[in-house]
Amino acid sequence: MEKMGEWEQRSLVSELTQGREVARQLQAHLNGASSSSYDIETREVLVQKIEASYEKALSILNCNVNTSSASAVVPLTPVIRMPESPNSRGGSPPSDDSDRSFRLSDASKKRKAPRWTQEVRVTPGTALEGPLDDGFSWRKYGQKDILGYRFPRGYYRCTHRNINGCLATKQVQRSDDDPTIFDITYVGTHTCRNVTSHLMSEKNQEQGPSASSMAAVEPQSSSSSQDLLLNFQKGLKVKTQDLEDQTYASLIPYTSSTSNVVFSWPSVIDNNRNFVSPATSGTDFGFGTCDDQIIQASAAASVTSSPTVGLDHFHQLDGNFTFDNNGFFRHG
DNA sequence: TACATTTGACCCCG
DNA sequence: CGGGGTCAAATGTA
Repeated sequence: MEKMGEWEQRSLVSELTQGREVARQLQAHLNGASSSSYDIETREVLVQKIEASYEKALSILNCNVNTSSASAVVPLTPVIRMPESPNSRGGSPPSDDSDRSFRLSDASKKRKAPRWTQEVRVTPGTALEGPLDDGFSWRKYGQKDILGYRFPRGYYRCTHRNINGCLATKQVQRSDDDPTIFDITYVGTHTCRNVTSHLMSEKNQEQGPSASSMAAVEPQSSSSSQDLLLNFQKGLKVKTQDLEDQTYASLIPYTSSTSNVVFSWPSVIDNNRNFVSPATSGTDFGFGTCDDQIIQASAAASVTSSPTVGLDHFHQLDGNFTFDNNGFFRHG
């Protein structure tokens, strides 16, 4: 935890330093006092950079606040939409029958399951629930109206729960503000990965095993991966909370190494909501074994009749996803 | 028939 | 006691 504190602090300092540096550049520009449109443009860019740095810094701090536990936070991103509150029980392990009895007998058990929230935006008009296909098979086991939300929250668990003892669950909450956005909170890690991969490979043989989880679903090849990537980049929001273990940083693709590419500012995202993208959220990245992190990401998701998507980039990311490998899971 | 979803009830926690 | 999360019977679907 302390390590993470360091990490967090460094990131914060880094952002602030960067912001300061850009501010200086801006000042230099202003001192130059030229008024060509070119310079104005440059200034705007600099201002945006500064804002971005502030945003990041704030998001880091926000994360910190949210995670009262003082664990670390990966600073990657401007936080746009916080999961309102993943939930009060945060952490109680997804349970099934056995789990339940266990809980009854030992309520003190506080094992926290990894949690991360992903925001998925679907194109307007598409009624499909974002989470549709993220490479895993989910079975809905409940739905509940949540106070403060117009739309009910859906509860899903891994279909293979009984077979492999997979405790992964997810909650899907449609956003009030923007019905095209779904907040998907993943809880717990998939231990059924083998099964999943198997299934995936069946569906998608072209995809390498490692890519299966990301690309999931549709066998069709993507059209313009570049555009899609772009869209994805613009639409992707990732946020981590409660990062307790530094290891996590390496586990999450969206950490510093990729953040530059993947993350974007809220304004950008908002301005680009018509992104169409892959058929599925296809981002089941987070099989972390850490105890309590939340990664929030938002990806443009689409469900057009067409292709699937530019998951090529996911593949690319996949390469970075160390956790996408079994080794990752076995980490614990 | 087997599996998935729906939905009201139940349990736990704050 | 209320809210969130889960269970499990009833129901739906292929």
